[in-house]
Amino acid sequence: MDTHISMISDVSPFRQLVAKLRRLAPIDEADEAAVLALPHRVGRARARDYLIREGSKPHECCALIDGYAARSKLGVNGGRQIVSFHIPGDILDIQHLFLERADHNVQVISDATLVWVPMAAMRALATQRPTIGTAFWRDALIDASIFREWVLNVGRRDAKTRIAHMLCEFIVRRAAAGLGTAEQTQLPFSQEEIGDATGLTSVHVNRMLRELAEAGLIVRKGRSLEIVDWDGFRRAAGFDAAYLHLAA
Amino acid sequence: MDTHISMISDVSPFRQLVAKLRRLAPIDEADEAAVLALPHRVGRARARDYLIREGSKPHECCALIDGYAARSKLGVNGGRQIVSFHIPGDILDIQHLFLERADHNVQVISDATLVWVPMAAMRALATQRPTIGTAFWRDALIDASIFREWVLNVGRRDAKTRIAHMLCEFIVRRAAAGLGTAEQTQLPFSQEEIGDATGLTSVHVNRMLRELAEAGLIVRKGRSLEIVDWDGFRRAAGFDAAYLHLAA
DNA sequence: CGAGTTGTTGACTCAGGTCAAACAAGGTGG
DNA sequence: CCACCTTGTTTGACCTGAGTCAACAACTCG
Repeated sequence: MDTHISMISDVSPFRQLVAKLRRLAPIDEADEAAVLALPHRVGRARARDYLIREGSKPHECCALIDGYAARSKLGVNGGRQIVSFHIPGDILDIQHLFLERADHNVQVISDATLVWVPMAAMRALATQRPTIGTAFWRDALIDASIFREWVLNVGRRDAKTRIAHMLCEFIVRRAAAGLGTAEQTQLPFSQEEIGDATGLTSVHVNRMLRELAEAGLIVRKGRSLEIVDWDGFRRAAGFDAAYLHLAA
Repeated sequence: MDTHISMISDVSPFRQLVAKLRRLAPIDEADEAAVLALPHRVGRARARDYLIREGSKPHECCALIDGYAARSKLGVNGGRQIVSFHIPGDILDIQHLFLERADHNVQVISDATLVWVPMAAMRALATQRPTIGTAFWRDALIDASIFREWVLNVGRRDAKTRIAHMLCEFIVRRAAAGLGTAEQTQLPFSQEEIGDATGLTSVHVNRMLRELAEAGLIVRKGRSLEIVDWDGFRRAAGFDAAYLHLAA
């Protein structure tokens, strides 16, 4: 993983993060200035690189600028369970502001760009700028809500619905971050990753995706996926976005 | 659900809560005094009563004094998925300090006693007493860690391991709260509830419990369960408590 | 006592896992 | 430019863990 000190540029590495915080709480210009003034470095990672490993003690906090990431845990038999996906603007380890040791892995699932900020600076920001503290709180609580929905997804829905639900969530979150509508979005997941996120095997994921394609809901183009019938897809998933708490 | 204003008594309704906060952060006497001074009412609930309903907008925050509670969500087919269990001292809806609308239900699973505190007072406590704020943060983040573990549990472990893991977690959390060791603990779950928490049917839970009993790990006495071989049980569950972040 | 819960067991079914083999598409180094 | 490797997709045949259905037993409490 290549890392270098960021140069002065016309686009701040905190642009996506500020946009996200603004969606979570009414941050003002002083808040924004405080974020932009954070000490930091910009790093790059290649698909499959680990950003945080279970059991380590992170002393920097990272946020995604570009690309996608996933949190995962390993089962006894070596099976990986992905517990969430992340998009640009997401803070990937807000939990280490208050917990010492990582209880799961964070990996990028595509080539990605990240900002790293010393944990202490991030913690100071949260306390000295109460509105930012509130945004952090809301972010962490929404993450928890998403985990709860995943327990339901994996525990109670059948394979096809489960896959569709997970994809719906990803698309809606991307759209809420202004990163493209359902029909425009190319989903960046391998079938293996979809399986690891839904508790299914990649073989079965493949079969279910074929059925979804045969039903005219999605189109598979080589390695990537597109939704062609968003309403139908959403209905097939039984998706209700309330748990994402998008309205502030 | 019967509710009344608490009388002056020798035991504060906040005793368990203060003990829990103390395990999460180094709260001092002024912090404790601030908790004890919170406006509140004490309420009672009977097994299966709802404390919070999905979609509602709670304006009071509640903590368990005595008894057990569970968070749950409903699937399309009417199936219930329990996403966590709670023990005395737990705050049941810290998320509504910062999120308006409930995204899941909270139910007691036994007769229980609770303290209700106005949300605004709780929020003020978190900001005016930074150490308590930190305790709240750690509590919320540990909850999230538990949800992640549950995604793994439901997604990747087989039925017997899954049940054992869920029970291990409950026992370890109880023990950490000083509520009894593994061998002393009578587990308060119906097989239906164990099934709802693990994504299994109560019929299959019954079969797995029989196997665990035949293996000499547990004993079933009428409707309740006891662990007789904690080490063996823990091994059968592949349980590692790291994700509970018990060491402060 | 009677009614609603829970627990127990057996017979049968099926969604999803397992195993195995081909195939496709980049990427890389000679 | 080709040979080769890696990573991902696809399909088929077969198997099994967990669900479903149904009946009954045991317990609790109003």
